Amino acid sequence: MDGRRLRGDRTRRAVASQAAAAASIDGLAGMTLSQLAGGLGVSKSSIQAAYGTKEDLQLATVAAATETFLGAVVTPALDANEGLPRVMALVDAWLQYVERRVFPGGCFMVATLSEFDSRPGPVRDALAAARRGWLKLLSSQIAIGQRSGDISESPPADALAFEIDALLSVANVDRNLSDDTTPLTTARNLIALRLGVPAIPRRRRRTAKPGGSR
Amino acid sequence: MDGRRLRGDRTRRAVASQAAAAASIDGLAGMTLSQLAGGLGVSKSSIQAAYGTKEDLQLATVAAATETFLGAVVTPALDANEGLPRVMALVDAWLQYVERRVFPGGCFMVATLSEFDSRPGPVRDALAAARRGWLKLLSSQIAIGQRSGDISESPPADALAFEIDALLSVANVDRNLSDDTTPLTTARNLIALRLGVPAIPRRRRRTAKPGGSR
DNA sequence: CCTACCGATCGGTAGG
DNA sequence: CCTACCGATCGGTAGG
Repeated sequence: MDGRRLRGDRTRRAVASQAAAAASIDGLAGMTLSQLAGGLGVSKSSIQAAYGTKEDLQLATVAAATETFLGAVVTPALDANEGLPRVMALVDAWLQYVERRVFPGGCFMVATLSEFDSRPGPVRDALAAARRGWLKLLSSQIAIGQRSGDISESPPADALAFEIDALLSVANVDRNLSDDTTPLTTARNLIALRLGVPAIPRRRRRTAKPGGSR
Repeated sequence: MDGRRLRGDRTRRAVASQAAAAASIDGLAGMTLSQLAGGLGVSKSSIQAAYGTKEDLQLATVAAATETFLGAVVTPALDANEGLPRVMALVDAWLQYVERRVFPGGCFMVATLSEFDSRPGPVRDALAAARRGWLKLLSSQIAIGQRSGDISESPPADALAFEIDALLSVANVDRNLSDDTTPLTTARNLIALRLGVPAIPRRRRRTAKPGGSR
């Protein structure tokens, strides 16, 4: 019926996606409207028409990046059984999300949380909420693993979730610094150790026949 | 003899110190010359006279912040015996350095490393070098503790240093997000657990008589 | 979604 | 010829 509304939504989606990619490198404050417009081949004011202010764009960017994160990390891990298997599935999906550079600057959340952690306001609040959701998910799956006896009761689930997230986050920074993926393996091995999982080296892709296990 | 040279050094020192404080909140790219000039009550061009370009200023800021970090965290820990005691002294000094807000935005290194980890150049190289030095210091003291039997041989010293740094770094972000120091305690307890140290709650200040233990 | 602008401020540099 | 600043302004770009 109204083609303009449809086109507008598509533009907004493309802008938010481009913005998330840019923010993973330059930050949510460091990215500029001109930079986004140039990357998309549109005018700066078309972005300003879609999102009134830069803060509105930043909030939309956080929302889009959160969706991308959920799709890349959380959704795939839901195939694994609850408890320890799902925790390891989340960890492996997270490491692959970083290794595959779903965002060019590594994990969007790690980059923007440390950028905004000392800048109170709605952007920081949105990032903090996303972080709380991630930690809660990890913690709840750890708690299930602890109740079933697959994971040690010490440290408590919240603390272990904090530790796993810490190892992943710093591995992301180290990987960006060196463009080397060994920090990701280091983090994986440490997490496996802390979960009491044998430190089997991560399975390489394309060991199965094409289209095999899918 | 030449008062001007002396004055110049003092100005440079004051600018770099102010820049480190600003960068801990707004980032090394986010801080502006006008902001620094305003905070110091000097003109913008006096900063530009001291440091030719912004990148020169950023490099001087990293150097000044590194000195501050060494003075606040590393030097005090040298009083402790090598090995496990010094590792815990480094950890406690680090946590107090963050809690006392030596930099207003928490740890300068955490803030700027994640800002520059995807921006190749001399600034990133300087930050990465400071990080390597810190990890090497931690790792060498852990290795000494392992050789003396105070610290478990597993995980290896490098990995354990990576893990301790990860817990400290994420505690810094969480503390900034909430302006609550409980993440610092969480990290401290986890580190103590991983080092096999009893998780004694951190000693509160001013339990001794004024001027007592000093 | 465009061109055409604004007040302001960016990093950097001129002459004094 | 040096430094340490100043007020003013350069070309570009910020968000709106």
